[in-house]
Amino acid sequence: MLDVRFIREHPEVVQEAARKKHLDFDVQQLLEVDARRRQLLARVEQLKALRNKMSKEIPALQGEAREEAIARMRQVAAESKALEESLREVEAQFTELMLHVPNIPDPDVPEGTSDADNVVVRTWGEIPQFDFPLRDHVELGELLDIIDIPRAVKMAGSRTYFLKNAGVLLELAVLQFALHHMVRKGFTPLIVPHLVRDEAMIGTAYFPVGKEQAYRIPEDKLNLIGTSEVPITAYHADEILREDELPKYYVGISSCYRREAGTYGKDTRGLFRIHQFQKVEQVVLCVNDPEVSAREHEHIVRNAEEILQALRLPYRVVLVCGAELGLPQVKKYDIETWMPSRQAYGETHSASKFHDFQARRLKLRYRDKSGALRFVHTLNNTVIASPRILIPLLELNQRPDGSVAIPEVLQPYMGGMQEIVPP
RNA sequence: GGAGAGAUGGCCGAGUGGUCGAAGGCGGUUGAUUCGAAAUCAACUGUGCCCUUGUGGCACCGGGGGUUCGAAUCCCUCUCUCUCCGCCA
Repeated sequence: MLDVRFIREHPEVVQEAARKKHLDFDVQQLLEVDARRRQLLARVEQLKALRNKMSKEIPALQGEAREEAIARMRQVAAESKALEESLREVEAQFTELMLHVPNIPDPDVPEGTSDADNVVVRTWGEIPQFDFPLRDHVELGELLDIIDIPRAVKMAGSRTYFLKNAGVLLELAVLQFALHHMVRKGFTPLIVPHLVRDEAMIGTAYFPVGKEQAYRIPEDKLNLIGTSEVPITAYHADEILREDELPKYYVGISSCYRREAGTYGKDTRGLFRIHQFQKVEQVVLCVNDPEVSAREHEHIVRNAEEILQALRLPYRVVLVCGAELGLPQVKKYDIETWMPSRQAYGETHSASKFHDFQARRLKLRYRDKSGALRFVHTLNNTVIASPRILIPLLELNQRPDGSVAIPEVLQPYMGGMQEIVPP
């Protein structure tokens, strides 16, 4: 959410943001509704002022004068009730439109219409050459008996999977390694609710745009989270923090649930795009200062790079173009890890900067040194998401016989296991 | 699932129809006192919105609706929290 005063003063900036993000949004429509809303509000408030004034005078009146005043106020009350009715309707329209206003992208966000327009910022690691025919992670998973997709599909439909045997240990190891890394860096670990109310989804801007991506439990009006970003960012909603508490660094772990609506036929093979996965996520709340928040953005990207480097997985960092930015983001870096079976880098991490867009929706504020209330800035990035990360992990560490070497840093989390071999 | 209790400012907590944006306390800020601190004393201390920006107006006591000239206060409804019982990881 943006400050409506900012929108009124800079409508062209907001319209330009919608253009750059290739979102369909009409600022003029919002401004018209806003104008109507304010007009009605002024009239309603005038009548209320009159009512309040008379209410104070009536107790002092007596006899006929009193009866007269009460009769007049009865009329005023009826009139103001009708006006309030119209105001309510306009307010509802206004709120709905406000939830669709896009955040303003940074000037250095590249123009573009697809991920082909993302700009590579840096690349790390050599793409290894293999002198034997490679198996992809699905073949390896089957051969090693660590991934079972057909049986999952039998009971749960497409985009589901079982992990099995060392596959389970490997996933838990990579998650634990990532979590420990972040805790060592001073991040506060959280295990979060996987089911949240609409307010948390709206507050983090996953609703109303994107609602079709979430699984919903209608009986309880709860939603399955698509990322622990939602409960972590909403953790301090409606609170007033002290400036000296900031920045707050959180690392959460959760399963993530995504309907993947509208992706039929896309990435259908293997563990790339699935309905449920596990993710360690980092979230930062910092002061309302674009420079600080830009610094934190680089910080959380570096944190994720450290993980990939420790796992010795080649990757590149890309600056995401306008059309690939969502409604709420100011700027986003994706980290893409090399996946031999795709013969391409595949997205494994996504680092977003929001300024106060989420904080406004969540009423997540702090009192600054001068005593004023300000909205925090929020940021988040993946630390590691599994099983997607198992794709490069398995494919890049395979040997001609189909066995897979386990990266050194993960071995302590797997009881010292050094390789996964076919049964 | 059954029964009951409750929801008031940053926090605790009073308030059962008009003088209540709301007592009191805690916390916070400033000042006095002190070598300094503690303690004590004094003053100040909510948020959001609107406009013709003024010693202006409106709203907010969980959400919504109603009664009334007037509602934190009365009525209806929803949500949430807590306690007990049942079931259960």
